Amino acid sequence: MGRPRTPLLDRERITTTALQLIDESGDFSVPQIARRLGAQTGSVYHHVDGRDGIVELLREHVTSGIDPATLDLTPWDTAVEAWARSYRAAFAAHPRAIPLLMTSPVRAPRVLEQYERAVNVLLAAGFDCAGIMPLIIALENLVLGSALDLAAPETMWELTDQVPTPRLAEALAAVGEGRADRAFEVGLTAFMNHARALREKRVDVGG
Amino acid sequence: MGRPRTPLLDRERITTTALQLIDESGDFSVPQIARRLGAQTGSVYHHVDGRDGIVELLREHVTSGIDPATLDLTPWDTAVEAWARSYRAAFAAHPRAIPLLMTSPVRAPRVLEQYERAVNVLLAAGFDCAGIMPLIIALENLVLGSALDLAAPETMWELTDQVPTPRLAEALAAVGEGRADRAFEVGLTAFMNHARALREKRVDVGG
DNA sequence: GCGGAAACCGAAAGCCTTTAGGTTAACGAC
DNA sequence: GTCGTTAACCTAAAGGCTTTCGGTTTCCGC
Repeated sequence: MGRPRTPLLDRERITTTALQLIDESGDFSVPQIARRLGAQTGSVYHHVDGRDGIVELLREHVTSGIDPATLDLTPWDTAVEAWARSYRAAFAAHPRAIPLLMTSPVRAPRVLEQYERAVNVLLAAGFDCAGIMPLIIALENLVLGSALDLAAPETMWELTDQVPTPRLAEALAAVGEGRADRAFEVGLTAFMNHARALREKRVDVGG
Repeated sequence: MGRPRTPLLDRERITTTALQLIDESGDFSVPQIARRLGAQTGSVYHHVDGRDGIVELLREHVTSGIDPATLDLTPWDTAVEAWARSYRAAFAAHPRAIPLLMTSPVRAPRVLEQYERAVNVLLAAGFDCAGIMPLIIALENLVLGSALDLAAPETMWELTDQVPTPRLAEALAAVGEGRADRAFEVGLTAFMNHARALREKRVDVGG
């Protein structure tokens, strides 16, 4: 007891262990983390701002996988599309963490900066200021909705025999493996086409 | 003690009370429900299959708000669009319940039937069997992603002064109130345009 | 060398979910 | 009508979780 010669805990080990637990079981708890790291439950609270603080660390860890360089690409639509893919891929790296990260706002500075840059990309592309947020939020909805689909791929469409759904079963069988990925591609293509059309209309009229 | 002359609990009262608690505080617990209904915690378990069972009741309650008649509309794109709006509106009626309902699959027979009918609508419209599920899942992603945005409208874009995001702030100010609704409209329009384009291409080639 | 800060332990309060056995009311069978 | 069975509720308890608090030991700057 007392202070150990070599530290048992730190923010990084806590984050990593939480992510391990989530990848294995879909959830985590402070006592579980402490057990894995050979410490007592209360000790974790010396490094982290409670359970919510750990979730915040997880959010930062996961969102750090979004590649900011995508927004430097040209032209603007290439940038936005690449950003959306990178955004989704970052969440897809830890699908079972998604439910924990979805409900609270994106406060991580790194992510907020990227939203700022996304706004700038769209402004430079000639979009109307008032129309930009609906676009970005729609894109975010697309990314997060698709990410959610990734969280429980196998059970999400568990058909029971008690309800006859022959056509649905056929359609499901016909699409096969990459359901979630293909749905994301459909949504993203739809979004990009619409965005391009909106911009051209505006350029025709206004510029 | 013993059995009361008039019952204190039943599935409907439990569901309603849980929804009340969620609307007020964003969450519920079995003891909270029991207190509101004047019963003991354990008694609730005689009517309901644990906490998860209550969530399942909530899911059924909320999804029962989806109007099945929308899928009878003609032409096919009117039906799909109206269905998507009704789908989202059902969730929007209890925004704070959305995080609880998002993570587990849709097993309610009533909803599964509607998916079956949606597949039939798209088949009748001439869509390729293998291409239908990506479309439907993309639409579902759109609806659920938008619903999630509805769960915490005010805090979802809480800008802190510690990160300078002037353009983002402007864009947010420019869009004003109905952020979430307008983003959904953008996404839905994009999806419907894309779906129509896909169908026409196929009809040109194949029919 | 020494004093304060850092890192951990032990213990506890208060919440939650779930189960188990006891007690009374309703209801159908005889 | 009475008698068993079932239904609805209560009390109690186990075990988990989050969070806080005080105590103990080690580290580090001065």
